Amino acid sequence: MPRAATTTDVFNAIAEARRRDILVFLDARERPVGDIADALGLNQPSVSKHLSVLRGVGLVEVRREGRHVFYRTNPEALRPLHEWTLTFERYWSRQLVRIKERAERRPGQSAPAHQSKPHKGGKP
Amino acid sequence: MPRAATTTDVFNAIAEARRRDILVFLDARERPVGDIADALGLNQPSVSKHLSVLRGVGLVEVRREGRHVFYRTNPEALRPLHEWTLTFERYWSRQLVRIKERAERRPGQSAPAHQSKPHKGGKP
DNA sequence: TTGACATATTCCCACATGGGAATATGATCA
DNA sequence: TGATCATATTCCCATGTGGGAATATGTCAA
Repeated sequence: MPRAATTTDVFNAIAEARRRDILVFLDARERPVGDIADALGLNQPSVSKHLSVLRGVGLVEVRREGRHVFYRTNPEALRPLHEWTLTFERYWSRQLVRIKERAERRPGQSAPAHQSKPHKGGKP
Repeated sequence: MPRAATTTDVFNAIAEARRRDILVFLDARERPVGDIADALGLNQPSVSKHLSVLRGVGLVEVRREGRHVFYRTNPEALRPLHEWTLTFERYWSRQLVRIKERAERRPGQSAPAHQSKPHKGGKP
């Protein structure tokens, strides 16, 4: 059995670094294919193929407008990946909690990017 | 250029479902190879090969003891993956933040034990 | 030492891959 | 209509792949 197809699931789709780059670039703001190619230094067919894979697992959404095709990251599709990582988060979340608590005690300081998760407290 | 090697980085290593299964199984508690094979229904050479990949990217740690080799997940190696997902988390974290804030406002209540599996319900 | 056990490695192979290049499809404009 | 722009698809190919089977390495027990 060879390696699973890139369109099998989100895990396989994001294994490719260029596709991760595309997802970050398309984060929140939709862009036409040409812009992606320019911004990431790829040629157009490569971008189209990568987008095809990402679309296959729901990681991007498409909007057609005339001869342009706008793509945009669908962050919802990344949730399973995020939640899978949370399985292990408790091992390192203690630090984050500490950082967060310090930041909250001193508002005005640079806050952490975000902190939505309470940690589980460990079974060592 | 073919697909990047599985040992290129954590993203490629965890693309394989069996390897994710192994990481979950080895979470926190070390196990010999035979136990992994039994638990996941794989044959021993397959497990050894998967472990070799995981070791190649630092996702498991090894301890030898006689003829046994104990493996254990190294969750620290998953942090880059976790943090990459955080890039997009803001789109779905609003729910979690709201839950957390409510819990913090009522400290006598039972705090949420853990927030790893928020409900799946629709995005508004 | 020999034999049993635990793990790692090697060999084989069908197969999906990503890049390059060329081409096809589709939409707009003159 | 034809020409041009934007994107998608096809063809080719070197390469890493995961599984199975067989074998090698290493360790303990008698």
